[in-house]
Order: sequence, then C-alpha cells, then structure tokens
Amino acid sequence: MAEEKLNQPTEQAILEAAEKLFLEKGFEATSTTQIAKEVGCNQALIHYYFRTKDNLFNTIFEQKFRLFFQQLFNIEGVKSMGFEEKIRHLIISHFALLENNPQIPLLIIRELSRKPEQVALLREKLRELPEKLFAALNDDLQAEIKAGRVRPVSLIDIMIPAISMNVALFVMMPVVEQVLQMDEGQKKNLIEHRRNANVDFILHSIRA
Amino acid sequence: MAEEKLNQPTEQAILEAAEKLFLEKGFEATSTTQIAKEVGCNQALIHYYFRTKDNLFNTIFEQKFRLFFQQLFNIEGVKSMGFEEKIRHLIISHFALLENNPQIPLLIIRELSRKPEQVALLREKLRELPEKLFAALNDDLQAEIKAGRVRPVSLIDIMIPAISMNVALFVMMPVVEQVLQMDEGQKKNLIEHRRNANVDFILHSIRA
Amino acid sequence: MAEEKLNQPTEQAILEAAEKLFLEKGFEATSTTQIAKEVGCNQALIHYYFRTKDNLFNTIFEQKFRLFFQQLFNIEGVKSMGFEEKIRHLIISHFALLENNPQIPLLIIRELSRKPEQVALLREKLRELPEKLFAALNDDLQAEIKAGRVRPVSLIDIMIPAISMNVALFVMMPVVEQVLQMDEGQKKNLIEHRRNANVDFILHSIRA
Amino acid sequence: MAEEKLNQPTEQAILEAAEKLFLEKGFEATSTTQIAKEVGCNQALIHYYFRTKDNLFNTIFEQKFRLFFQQLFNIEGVKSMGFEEKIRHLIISHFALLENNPQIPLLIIRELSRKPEQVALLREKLRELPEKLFAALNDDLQAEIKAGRVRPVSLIDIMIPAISMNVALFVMMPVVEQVLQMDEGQKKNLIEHRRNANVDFILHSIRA
DNA sequence: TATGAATGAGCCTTCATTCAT
DNA sequence: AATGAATGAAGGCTCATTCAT
Repeated sequence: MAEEKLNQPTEQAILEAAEKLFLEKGFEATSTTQIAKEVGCNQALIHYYFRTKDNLFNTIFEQKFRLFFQQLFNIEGVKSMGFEEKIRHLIISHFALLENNPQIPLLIIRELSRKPEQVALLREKLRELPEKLFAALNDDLQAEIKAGRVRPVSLIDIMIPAISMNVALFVMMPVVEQVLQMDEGQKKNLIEHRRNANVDFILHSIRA
Repeated sequence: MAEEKLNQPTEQAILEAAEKLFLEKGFEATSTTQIAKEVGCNQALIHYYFRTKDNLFNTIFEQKFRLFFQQLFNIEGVKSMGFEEKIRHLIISHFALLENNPQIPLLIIRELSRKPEQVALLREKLRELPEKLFAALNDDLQAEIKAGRVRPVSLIDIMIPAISMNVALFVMMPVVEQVLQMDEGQKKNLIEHRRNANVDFILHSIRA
Repeated sequence: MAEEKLNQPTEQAILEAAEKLFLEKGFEATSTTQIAKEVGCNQALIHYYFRTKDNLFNTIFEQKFRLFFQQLFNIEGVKSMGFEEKIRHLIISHFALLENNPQIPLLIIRELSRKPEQVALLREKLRELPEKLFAALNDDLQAEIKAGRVRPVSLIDIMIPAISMNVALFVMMPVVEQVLQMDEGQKKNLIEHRRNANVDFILHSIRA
Repeated sequence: MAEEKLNQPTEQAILEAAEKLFLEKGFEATSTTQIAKEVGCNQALIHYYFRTKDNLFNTIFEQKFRLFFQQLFNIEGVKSMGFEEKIRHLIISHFALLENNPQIPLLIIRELSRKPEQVALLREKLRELPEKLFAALNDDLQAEIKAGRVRPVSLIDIMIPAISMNVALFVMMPVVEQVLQMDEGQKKNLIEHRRNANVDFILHSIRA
C-alpha cells in the first residue's frame, strides 16, 4: 500500500536494468544473471532486493501497466473541444503515450497470460473508460451524426481502428526497422508522419 | 536451401508439435523435452532430425514466414476488378490469411530479432511487392484520384492502416479475450464484424 | 504398480549411494552433488533417473520402510512354541531385523515428519499387528498369568520395553561407539551380549 | 572455555530461538535467516554475537549437553536410600530430565558425529560416572545380591535397560504421536504411565 | 530409424558470511 | 549494539546436446 518510497540507488539500478531487459527480450529470455551483469553487481543481490525473478518482473509489469493505463484514460481539458478536435486530441495523446512507452503493448501481449491477477486490474481500469470518457464522447458522436457532419458509425468502430493503427505502428516498428534498415532519422520521420496520417485517416473515414 | 523432399511421418510430427508450441509460447519458453512429449517420442529424435533446437525453429519460422508472405502478395485474379473491389479483396485476403495464421505476426515480432538471416529473406520478399502489386495498384489509385473518386492519398498511406488494423486485431486478440472474458462465440462474432468493418473503414477514408 | 523391475546398473548405483548417504546423514544434509560424486557420475544423471531429490529419497524411504515392517510382523512358525519361547523368538527376530537395518529407526524418526503419506502406510501396517499377532499372543499371556507363571501385566507393557531396549541399542550405538572409542570387535561383542541380555531382562521381568 | 558472564538480552534471545530451531529441525535444516526471523532481528546480528552458525550451534549443543549430563549424574541425597528406592529415584530422575528436555537425545544422536570435539567432553563426563555413582551403586547392588534380594546381574545390565527404556520413549514419541494421532492428553497419559511402568519393569526384572 | 544414457552449462534460489556505517 | 548491503558458494533442477547402440 505505502508504495513509491525512495528506492536505494542499487535497487533502482536493478529495476532499470530489469525493465530494459524484460521489455527487450521478455520474461523467459531474460535471466537474473544478465540483469546482474547489466547492473554490475552480484546475482544474489537481485534476490536480496526482490526475492524472486517473478517478483521483480511483477513490480515492473505492474508499474508499467499502471503508468500506461492511467495516462491512457487521463484526458483532461477535452470537454471544451469540438468533436473533431476531441478525436484528434485523443488519438494524438494515445500516440504520444505509445511513443514514450513503445514496448509496453508487446510486453502486455507477451506476458499477460502469465499474470492472471493483472487481468482483473486491467478489466477494472477498462470499466472506468465508458463512464468517464466513452459516454460523453458517444453523446457528441450521436449529435454529430444527427447534424449530418459524421456518417452513422458506432463509437467503438472508431476507437478500434484508431487504437489499432497506433498500437500496430509501435508493435511492428522493430520488424520494420530491421527489414527496411532504417536509421534513427528515418524512423523519426516515419513516426512523425504516421502521427498525423493516423488522425487524418480516422477523420476522413468518419466524415459523412 | 529450400529442399522440398517429402518429410518422413515422424519428422512431420515433430514439425507440427514444434510449430504448435513455438507459436503458442515462443522460442525460449518451448523446450525440446516438451516437443518430444507432444510428439510422443524420444527427446534425442528431435536432434536426430534437426540437429539443434535453433535449426528446428528456423525451419518452422522460415516455412511460416514464406507461407505468410507468399499468400500476402499472391493476388491472383485481381486485375479485372475495379479499384474499390480490388482494395476490398486485398484486405479481405489479408484478413483471411491472418485468421488462418493468427499467431504468425506475433511470432515474427517476437523472434525476428533473434534471426538476422531471416531479415534478408523478408527484405527480398518485400522488394517483390512494388513490382508485382504495388505499381499496378498505384496506377489504379492515381487514376481514381484523377477521376475524383478517391481523395489524394499515397498508396502506402492506405496500406499501412489496412495492414495495421488487420494485424492489430489478431495480435491483440488474446489480451482482449482474456480481459473481456469472451467465449468462442463472442470472439467469432467480433472477428466477423471486424472483417467488414476494416474494409468499410478504409474505403470510407479514401473516398473523395 | 509394476515395481521391482530390474534396475539399470547406474540407477542401482545411484540408489545405493543415495541410501548410504541418506541413512548416514539424513535428507537435508545429503546433496545430490555428493550422491553423484559417490556414484562417480554427473549430477544431472540423478535427476534423469529420479527427477527430484525428494523422489529419490521417497523411493529409498518407502523401500526401507516396507522391508522393515514386513519383516517386523512376519513371524512364521511361532504358533507351536511355548509362551516364553515365543517371547524370546520375537525379541530375537526384532533384534536381528535391527541388526541388519540398524539405521532405519533413526531414518524414520528423523524424516517421517517430512512424509505424511508414509504415516498413513505405517498406521495401516500397525493395524495388522493386533489381529495377526497381538490377539494370539495376548491369549497366551492371559493363560500364563492365570496359570501363575507370569505376573499380571498387559501385553503392551511387555512389548514397549522389548522394542525400546532393542531400538535404543541401535539408535544410540553410533554415540556409544564414538564416546567409548569402540572398535568393530568390541561393538560386535556388545551387540552379541545385548541380544541375550535384552531377552533375559524381559523374561525375568514378567515372571511371577 | 566456560565463560559464564551474563548474556545480553539480545544474545539470550538469539540463543533461545536457535535452541528451539536446532532442537526441532537439526543443524542443517535450520538457517540463520530463520533464527533471525524468530528473534525479530537482523541476520547479521547473529554473526555479530556468535561469528558463525557453527559457533552458535556449539554453544547451544555444549550447554544442552552439559545440562543433560550434569543432571544425569547429579544424584544428591541418594545415599540414605535403600537400594530399590535408589534405583527408583534414579530412573525417575532420568525420566524427568528427559521429560524436560525431550529433544536432547535426538540432538546428540543426530549431531554428535559432526562435533568430534564434543565427544572428548562427553567421554570425560562419563568417566566421572563410575567414580561418583557407579562405584557406590555397585557396592549396594553386590550387597543386595549377596543378601539374595536381587538376582545376580551386573550394574551395567541394569542401567542400559533403564536408560534405553527412558530414552526410547522420548526419541520415538514424535513418530508414535503421528502414527497413532494422539492428542496432548493421550500423550500426557502415556508418559505418565510409562514413568512408573519403566521403574516397575526394572525392579521386577532384577528381583531374585 | 530410433532410443536410453550421459553430460556441461545454465537457471533460480538460498545460505552463511563480511563489511561499512 | 545493530543493521542494510553485498557477495561467493552451493543447492536443486532443467536444458540442449551428444553418443553408443
């Protein structure tokens, strides 16, 4: 309960090394020996701080998980916007979140099955979505449709493409990078382009 | 490289068991012991046929990989269609391919980094795309744009959303299933719905 | 169920080494590495044959356990004897059993708490005792008491001292050996003496 | 060696926790971590006070050992008794000692082999026996035999059964408890009964 | 073709111990 | 007096691989 106490530098270093490796290679492919080597400490020290590899992973997973979904549903200052502006803002926020945490979706996809407790947490988080955001947005959407500015389409059929396009970009990016031998600049350009392209695509698609 | 001699039944059984497990749990989390148990044979037999676990994995990876991209770019009988029909057909073909091989994208995303040799292969395959398909399709697209039936948009900016939406559906499906506690019927309905929803979304988005 | 199949020589060697070490030092103080060294094989081989240290121990424990209690209650040809002769024979049989398996009592005392399944087995074995032996013996005892040849005493109060004296000798022998710096000959003499001394003590004690 | 300065309360707490655990589970199966947890202190503190686990164990072993044998041979006020009364008193004293320290015999049996230094100590202690007790008692015994009140028997052949019966009761008690599923009351009754039964048995056995 | 036996390397974990504070 | 941090060694176990048959 009393979480977020200031970690010791070593504990923090372990967390960071573990985070890096778990995100990069997944739980199974990461060994505590590798983490220790990355930290530059004895392997037993990892168990001193976190007792088990599973524990260490859970700590990181939960933290990343919370961070991700808290930001995902944290959409302040949207109320005063027009509908199109809202959509644009939400997609760009989501995109930014992924840009800052590009490996989290794959982490969740990979490892959620190993963490049934987290499933419940996610379910709960997702339940907040309709009430806080979905309902309001849906009202706007229905108004837009009635006004003839948007074609008849359900909100979920807007959100799924939006989320899919954003997530897919970052999930598939490592493959694309490798295959197209992209350098950092090219990658940056691609991301920059997709940010707006995704928004445009959605907005074009829903126009009446 | 591609020796296509008919496999022995045992060799085939190993391949099938390995395929199932590798797709399900990934390379690291699958052991040759598990594969042997699944086949119902001796552990050493796997090495008799494939020498190393890596070898066995590569065989499957390459095969799945070929299958995936061959079908992806194999668009017979498209020529006679109209542009919209072509797009619809391509997306639905791609969707069907994913439906039949829902785990392949995750496999590639997960394991491609471990297989630099495969990257070259993929690159080569991708180079065929523009020549066989891309160019022809692009001609159609430019014609449609000139005719005012499609808004000005590059072909790649149509393909990326299309592929993204299809891939994201199947990559994220295991998480969605778990979180929403969907049964088989619900899952089937969702997939059925998305098949057409994805097409519609693309088509709506590109209309002038 | 189909137990007692002919063991491979290596498996047998492992069993023997493990038996020796487990009896000598107990479960906790014996490592699989030590067992492997004793056998002269790789440590992993022990897990190849028995999967876990616990499994290996259980195999030995159960075998020793069964052997011990089967012989304990296997008292053939006693029926035709007179009462005193019966008592003598039973004590000497028990003594011989301990002589051949001097470390088993300590093994059971040490490790039974770690093996709750075995407790049930032992309980069952012990339930056979009264029916097969105890009842008959008790009839004899009552007859002897009525005839005035034996003082009034319950059978259990004869058996407990008998068993105690026999067991205590072998359980305490390692300590006695060490403390008194006895050589093999002295030890043998002591055991030989106690064999008869124990019988005599019991017989003297119950005489009217 | 025997520095008898008053222990610090913490040191005392460690000793008590360690004693409890060592007696219960033996040296190998007890970890300094467990002891620290039992005490509620830091693990390092145990080494601060006792330097090594072995040292801590030796302290306890030696203390228990001394206590056990000092009381064993400490037979005050016996001189004025008659022979039978002496025997009775000695057995009951021994029994009481075991009742208060029921785990010590098993501790010694288990761990003496790991402590060759302690063997010398025990040997020395045992050498005091004949001088202080044995000789006097033997005189009494010979007198009794000569008087025809006791059958011809050596003192050692009285003492071994007496000690054996007492020790065996407490050494085997944990097994008996488990197997017969005895509750505390039943156990208490059994012990109470055996206390006198053991005395009676010895006395009956030596009568002429 | 197929298998049982065997092995070295690595994994996660626990342990006793040390050291600086 | 007491503690948190850190470590080397060892434990049990699994793994991919090899080899003789």
